Amino acid sequence: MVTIADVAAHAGVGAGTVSRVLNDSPRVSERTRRRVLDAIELLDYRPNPLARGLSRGRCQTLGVVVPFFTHASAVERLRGVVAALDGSLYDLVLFNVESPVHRDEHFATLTRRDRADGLLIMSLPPPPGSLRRLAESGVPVVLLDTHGPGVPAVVTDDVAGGRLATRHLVDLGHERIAFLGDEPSNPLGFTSSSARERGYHETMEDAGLKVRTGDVRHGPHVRAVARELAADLLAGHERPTAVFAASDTQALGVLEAARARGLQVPGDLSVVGFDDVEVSSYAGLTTVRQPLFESGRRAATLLLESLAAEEPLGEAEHHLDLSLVVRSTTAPPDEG
Amino acid sequence: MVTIADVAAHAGVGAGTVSRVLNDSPRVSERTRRRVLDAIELLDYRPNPLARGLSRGRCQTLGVVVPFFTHASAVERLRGVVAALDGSLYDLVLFNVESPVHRDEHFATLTRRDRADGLLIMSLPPPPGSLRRLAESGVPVVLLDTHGPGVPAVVTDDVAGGRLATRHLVDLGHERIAFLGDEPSNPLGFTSSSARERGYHETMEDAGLKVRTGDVRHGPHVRAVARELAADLLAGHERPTAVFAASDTQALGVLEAARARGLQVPGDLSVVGFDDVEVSSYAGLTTVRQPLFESGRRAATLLLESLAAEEPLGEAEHHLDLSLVVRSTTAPPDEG
DNA sequence: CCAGGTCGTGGAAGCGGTTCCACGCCACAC
DNA sequence: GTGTGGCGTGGAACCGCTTCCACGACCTGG
Repeated sequence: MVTIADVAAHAGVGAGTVSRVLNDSPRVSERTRRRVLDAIELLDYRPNPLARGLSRGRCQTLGVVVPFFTHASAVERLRGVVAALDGSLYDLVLFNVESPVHRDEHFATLTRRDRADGLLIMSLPPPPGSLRRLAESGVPVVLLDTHGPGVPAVVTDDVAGGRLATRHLVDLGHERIAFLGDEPSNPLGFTSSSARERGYHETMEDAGLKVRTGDVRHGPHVRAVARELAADLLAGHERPTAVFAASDTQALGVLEAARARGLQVPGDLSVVGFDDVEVSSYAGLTTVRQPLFESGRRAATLLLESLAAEEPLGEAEHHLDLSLVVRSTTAPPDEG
Repeated sequence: MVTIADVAAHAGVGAGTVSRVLNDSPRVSERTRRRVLDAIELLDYRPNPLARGLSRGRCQTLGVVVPFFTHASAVERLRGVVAALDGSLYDLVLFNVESPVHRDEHFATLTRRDRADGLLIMSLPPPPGSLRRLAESGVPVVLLDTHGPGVPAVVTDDVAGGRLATRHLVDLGHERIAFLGDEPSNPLGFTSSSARERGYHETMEDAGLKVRTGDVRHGPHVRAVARELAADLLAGHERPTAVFAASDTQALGVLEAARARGLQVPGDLSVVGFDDVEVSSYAGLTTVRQPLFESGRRAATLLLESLAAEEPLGEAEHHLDLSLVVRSTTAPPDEG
């Protein structure tokens, strides 16, 4: 393993000079710089990132905390993050979170500068204590699809999105519109679904429509669960003519349940999802599109900027736009 | 930032002793161990991973090189890797590869022990030079869904899978069966598609069926491209009664094209895919299932074992089983 | 009772960089 | 000619940990 001392010896200079060349210090003569660069080339020398990190007090690494398994949308966001980091000098370290224990373990070690130079936390409301420790140790943090006090966040307005979806169904003439989403209180504290549900309730009220008991269903964020919930919802003669699902994953479950019951979509039942994950265009699902990839890229870019400027970001919220994508799972309700 | 010296001072011992406690050395008396552990707890001390890594010559990090954007199946595999690494002491660093330049950049730095303790390379045939350098620097490598000389690999038999899919169509009574897959020579050198195509040709020959000119189509691994190729394939009156697509992504493109032409699936056209990604069950796609998640887990486990044993793995190939999953996109051809 | 182990421990050296400090050199001004 | 200052450079100290070596205390056997 060739070290900086080898390069120095070959170039006939001191180790400090090699280091200065490596770090683009102006205090090196052109002649010496050339000699050093030649030696580096000749020996195919590459600085040891560990040593460099130890001595500079940072590690050229960005931590991404993500509920990788839990939500289909996380992958799309992660893609955006990866794209933004590409070409930067930072490595991406992935921390998967599936449970509160998981989360706390990771945050316990991540709240120090020697573990990651910056942190991107996705969808997961970070525990206040961790946020405080992060602030103390000066690790810049960007939240993505979640909020926290004193920390910049890239978010969409889920309440508005819920309104958008519900409004669409109301405008089509639906009066009995059901909602299907996550448990309002879930172990990791995801809040998107509840916010979307709030938008649903607001719009229903504005439209003077009643939300019937039993027309709001909750369950874990899994397609099969959504299918079961929807199967139950759609059983019986008196059933809703439309369903707003809090995510595309769940909307697909609703579609499956409808198919299993022999209901025509959108003839007998309209379905709106949320997220516009890749499958949705294939399934022809009407949905609220949020720029998942772009949100990841945006958040990562913010983090890189903060790192480059060497100053913490403000508390600013960066809002991304939502839009309704009408495909073939929504239509006016059948007469009668 | 509390260091090992602080702990040592608090416990009234030397730094070396603290280190021995940290690393579970048996050469510490129970009494001292307790004192040190108490001090660690009191100060909430955590060793600096950079310093530790520098001094021990490893970094507790596993590199995963993955064409993250290119193939839908990569995500499922990555999930398996993440699952296997969970609870291990290794961090996962993600290296996305989309182009040969990308790949070579990453391999240039990754072929050293100070960057990652082990490497998992997915789907991507590694350049021989990189493999050699990795062997020289003693970084254990496991290949996943790809091959390389002298390196262990977790693979499936794509040729057999191609046969399985084609056989299914032949058994149903199809005689004019088309194939749609990746370009045989593509920038990153993916070979799965070609292998599956070989299985297709073998089976067609065994069955005494002719592969007509124009019934084999190639294009980049993107759903929209597959749709265009299929649209062309299915145009005209004389068209195949079945298509074997080299991946589910491409099979979905075929389904879209069929739908656009008003063809009934499986009435007018049977379609078989490959991979069994998550969408496929939703789409009711008949496909060759390969255990994507499990393959990732298996490969990561192998790597961890090799690291634990501190000896290189053999060249062994670990085969995972394929199985045909018959759903609703295949049926006997219509009479006439 | 002493030589020879073993055990537990402190402390120094080393991992491979960065950075600070000191120094020699030269140009320039007086 | 001598002081002054900046430039380019070498080298030491340091980052925080591991590990090796040396050493004292204690135990054991002859």
